[in-house]
Amino acid sequence: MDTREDLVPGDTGSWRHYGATTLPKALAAALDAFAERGYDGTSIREVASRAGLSVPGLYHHYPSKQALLVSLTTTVMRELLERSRQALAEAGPTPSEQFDAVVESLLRFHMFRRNQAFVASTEMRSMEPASRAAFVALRDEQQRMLDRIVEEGVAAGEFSTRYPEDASRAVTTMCVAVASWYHPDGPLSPDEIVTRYLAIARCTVGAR
Amino acid sequence: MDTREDLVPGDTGSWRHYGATTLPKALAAALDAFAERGYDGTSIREVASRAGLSVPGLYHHYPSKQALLVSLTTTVMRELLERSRQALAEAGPTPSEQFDAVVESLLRFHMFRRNQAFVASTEMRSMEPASRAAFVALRDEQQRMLDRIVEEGVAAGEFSTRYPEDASRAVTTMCVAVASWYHPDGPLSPDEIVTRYLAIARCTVGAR
DNA sequence: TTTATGACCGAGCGATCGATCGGTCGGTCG
DNA sequence: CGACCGACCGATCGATCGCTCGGTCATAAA
Repeated sequence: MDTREDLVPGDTGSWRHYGATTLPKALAAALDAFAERGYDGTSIREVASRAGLSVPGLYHHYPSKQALLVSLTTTVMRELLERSRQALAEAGPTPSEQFDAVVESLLRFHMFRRNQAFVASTEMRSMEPASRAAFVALRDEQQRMLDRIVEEGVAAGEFSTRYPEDASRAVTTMCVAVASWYHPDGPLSPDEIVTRYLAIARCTVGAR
Repeated sequence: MDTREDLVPGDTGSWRHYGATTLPKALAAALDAFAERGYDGTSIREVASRAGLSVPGLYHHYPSKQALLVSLTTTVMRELLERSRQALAEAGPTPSEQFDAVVESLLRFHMFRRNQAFVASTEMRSMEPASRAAFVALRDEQQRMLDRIVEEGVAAGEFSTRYPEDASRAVTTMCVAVASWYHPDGPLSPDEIVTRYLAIARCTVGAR
């Protein structure tokens, strides 16, 4: 009944496992800088310095500052969607099980990829229209994944919320916000946060 | 003379009423610009232009770009706290009534003062340490107001959440996030949004 | 050995940044 | 009238911005 399972290395549950980021050093430098000072608050010299490169050295790998941001945000949204899809695919057939899986995936992602997730969500307005549109499309797809589950849960009588779409967005919102306050050295472990927020999220949609 | 009457003590429900903003034109210009492009993405020339002033004309009223941001954020947090306190003071004695009042206050504020609220929450990192600390203190006070209510609600048996503090933060999060998507021309009226989100927030804390 | 290529950098481009200088102008007061 | 003041502005400051030019250097295929 409960979805609590042990971490199994291998195929099953790989969406739960987060290794160190494999970002190229220039992207990693841009990510740290953007997370700290924001896109417009970060100079290309700052990124180059953090990457151990000169400014032309940085431009050898990326054609513009904007390209750094776009590369970061598309990478992060693709990974989130991929992991969520995997979690959903491995979950049981009931809306409750699928809800738990996707919410846990959302939570873990926003803890273990918190900087990427934070930058992506706060720097949307710094993206050029085309890139922003592509990003929003991926984000909406992620949202609709949860929307559909909640809707089906209500139809199946597993969730009792009167406002499925709003509740679904509220759940996404609280999961995304984890990226803005979670810190690995904080008092709560990722597993404990998953436990708590999963319980809260279930209440939010009125799970029986 | 000042004809302000929406903050007169004893005016029951005045925390629900939002007139047009009374911000000086320079601050209003800065607010619009910051909301659209962010603090670092906005030049002092852009603010001056929107305010119908020259750059030195703008500096005649505010000593620095940072002062514009600080003035905006302190104003907005003070108004939020003032309205929330008023809502709480006028609410009934039970945690449920107080919860509803404060959540409704939070929701209305983040709809009718959405630009101010949005800028304040997104541009925290652009504030100098001292100003940021003062802002965070006010924000924490607002958070603790709801924390206390939820805690008392659990103690009184009115709320059933196992994680009062986390649920309280989740509720605040979803209310604050309203500022980032609400639009007056949207399909939902403020009253309808209050109705829906109040129901969702009650579920989140496990209200009976 | 020659040529080609990817990885990088010192120097500097034009533009724009936040901020300031020395004013002008209309009003108020004695 | 003349002294003063708040409100405002054209011009410009030094610094920094994103970005680029013309290279060097190590490696490797031809």
